[in-house]
Amino acid sequence: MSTTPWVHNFKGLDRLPADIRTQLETKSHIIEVPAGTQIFAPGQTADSLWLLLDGTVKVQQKSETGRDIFLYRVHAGDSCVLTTASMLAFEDHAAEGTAETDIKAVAIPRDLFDSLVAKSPVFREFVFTAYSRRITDLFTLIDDIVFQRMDVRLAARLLELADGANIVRATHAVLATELGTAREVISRTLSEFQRRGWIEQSRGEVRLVGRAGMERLIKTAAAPA
Amino acid sequence: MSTTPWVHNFKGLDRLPADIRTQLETKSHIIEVPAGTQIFAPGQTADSLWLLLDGTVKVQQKSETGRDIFLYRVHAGDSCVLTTASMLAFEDHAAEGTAETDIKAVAIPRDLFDSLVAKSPVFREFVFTAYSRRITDLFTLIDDIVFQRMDVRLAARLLELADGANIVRATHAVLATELGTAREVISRTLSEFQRRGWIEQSRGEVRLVGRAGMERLIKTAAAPA
DNA sequence: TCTGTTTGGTGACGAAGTCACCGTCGTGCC
DNA sequence: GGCACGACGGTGACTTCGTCACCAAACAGA
Repeated sequence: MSTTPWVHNFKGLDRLPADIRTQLETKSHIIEVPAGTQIFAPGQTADSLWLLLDGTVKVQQKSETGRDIFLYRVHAGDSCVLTTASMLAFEDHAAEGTAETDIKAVAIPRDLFDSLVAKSPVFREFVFTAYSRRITDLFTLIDDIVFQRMDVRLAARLLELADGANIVRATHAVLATELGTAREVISRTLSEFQRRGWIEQSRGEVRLVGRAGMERLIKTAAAPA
Repeated sequence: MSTTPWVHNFKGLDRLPADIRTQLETKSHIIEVPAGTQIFAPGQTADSLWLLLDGTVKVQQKSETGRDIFLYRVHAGDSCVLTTASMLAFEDHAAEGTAETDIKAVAIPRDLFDSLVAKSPVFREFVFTAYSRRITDLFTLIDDIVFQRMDVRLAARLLELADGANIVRATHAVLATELGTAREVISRTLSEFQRRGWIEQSRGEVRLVGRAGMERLIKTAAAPA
């Protein structure tokens, strides 16, 4: 790890001038947290910006109605820009972030973050790009929720979540909050997928055995012309 | 207008130190555009950040399916941060912004924006606050879309859109894209509101004559406990 | 005045969310 | 081992919402 500097894991940051980069590397520190850890939560103020080296973080909105809804997933190579908001204590967001897997990340302390934004145009660009990508991601999420059929969205999500062996380890309830729908809808849709021979199910997991069919479903929905 | 400096219209900016403030006031310029103007659109790159002095801007997502969906509204006193993304040509967003009314705004050119972000912590905070507010707004929008009933959302939107005389000037079709639903649903729901004596309708406008009832509907939906 | 467009209304249907309830599987405890 | 409880998944009935295919009235321009 120490042999290849982590800066190269982040598109944009490798263009930092040497002095800034040294500063970033010396004044930030690498942290590791186990799966399941709350990274941030409503009401908490963060003290550093995280850049994910390894693992994934799931960001969900805690609804007033008690139900959760999935917003986005932070992957290795992404930064957790939402924390900059709470970092600077501007507003309290209603979102919470949880480590889905064991996590390795770079933590940039608040004052270092601020000084880098001030000093480095490249770092500025990095931060703003991250912000606007989040926003445009949310735009397409909204688009999806409003216009896309459930079966298409579920098929797409299954393909995303599948591991190397084409297995998705998630309960129907989890898939439901991922897509902002009800568990029953997931159950019914998965039954239909199974009937079509696209998947096999067992408790807590879905095995994809007919990706082609699901991909076809998605494609036809995307290009109705 | 020139007597009261516009800086005071923006929460946060009045805390700028005198020199920065002078720079901001001299190097930016006031622009006015008529209602209906496209402020930004997919594929276009903006060259300045707008701070709204007067009027409203409606930001919509152009969906691939050809349909539009309302995202948010920029009011006087808000900044149009989304343009910073396209300003720096980071990504092309699929959103478009239209002037709903005649608009007066402060345009901060790209290089001034960049230098202010570098120099002034107060300006930085202003920008980041604006960004994170947009993001949290989108969070609550998603929450609304997923969990809130149409009639509640429509009632709330009507109350927001009503002018001083309690009149909403909008066609059913416009209200439909505002809420990301179909015109038929709006028509039916409005009929129901009319039946309950909450509104009166005529071509292109809705008169609110029973705000109390609508407010009650919203309140019961918000606090089911 | 005639005509094309915009706006709004309706019924039928399908997709999705809600509610109530049940069976099954797994885990841990006695 | 047997039991109890909780997590997980399945199902039917019903409501709400989105879609489709129309139609009628209001309006604007020629």
